[in-house]
Amino acid sequence: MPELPEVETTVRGLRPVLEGQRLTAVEPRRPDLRRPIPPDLRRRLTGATVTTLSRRAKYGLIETDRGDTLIFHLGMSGRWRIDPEDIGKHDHLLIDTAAGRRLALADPRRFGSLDLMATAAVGAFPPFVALGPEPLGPHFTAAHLARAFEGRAAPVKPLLLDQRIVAGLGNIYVCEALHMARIDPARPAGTIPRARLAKLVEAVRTVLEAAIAAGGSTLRDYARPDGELGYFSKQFLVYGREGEACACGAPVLRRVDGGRSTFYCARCQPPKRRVA
DNA sequence: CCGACAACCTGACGGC
DNA sequence: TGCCGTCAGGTTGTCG
Repeated sequence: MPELPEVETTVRGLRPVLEGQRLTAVEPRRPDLRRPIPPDLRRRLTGATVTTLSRRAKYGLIETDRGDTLIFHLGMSGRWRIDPEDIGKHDHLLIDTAAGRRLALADPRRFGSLDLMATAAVGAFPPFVALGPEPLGPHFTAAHLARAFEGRAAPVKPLLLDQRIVAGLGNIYVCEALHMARIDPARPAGTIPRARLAKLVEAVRTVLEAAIAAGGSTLRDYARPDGELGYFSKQFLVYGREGEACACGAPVLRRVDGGRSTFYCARCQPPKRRVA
């Protein structure tokens, strides 16, 4: 599930369980996910009190009163379970709070990560150093995209997945936003006029906000033992809908580039021809 | 600098 | 029922 809206939803779901809580037990259950879990994680977090939860790009940040910040990434299959009834083989980190709540970080594919940074040094966390602006923040603008795309012949779609250009977009929401902005995913990024980039910025914001809102509405389900996430997949206009009808009636197409599926509508997102 | 591609790892699903 | 191939929301490194 995890693109920006899912991480945002996760952080919001964790907040009431963790914020202001002293951590009575913090137990990694294996030494590594995508990379090693810091060996001193248990020692530095046990007994600390959580002060703040936040999100940067697709990372969640859990800050404590001891000056440390736990940074988690959910990879492809990660998710936090609240008060799980049992512990499975994919629960790689357990956290108990003074209020008697328990969190389990499950991640079957283990593409996620856990890191611990001094809060004052979070800006130097390597994955954060080159990160682009937050798509929901004030610095994600048509001017920013114009600068980032200038002279680039590469298709716009993979550039939107580049976290250095904009931080937090993944395959689903890039497909959705390009459809909403009526831009051909294969269009050379540098050829998109400024006005169209403004539409794209707006589309990205609209799609992400709608997804967060839908995620928020399923937050109640979050703590449910079965934990099944219906989420907002029903709202997708093109993603995962190959062969179905687009809202315009034309079929949704799928193409693979760079190993990632691209879903789009050739009628709503027509290729630009050089000559009219 | 750029783009294509593999690798990391497990589970779900469709076809036979 | 079961085996096999294919695919999956991300990131990172290599190769040409």
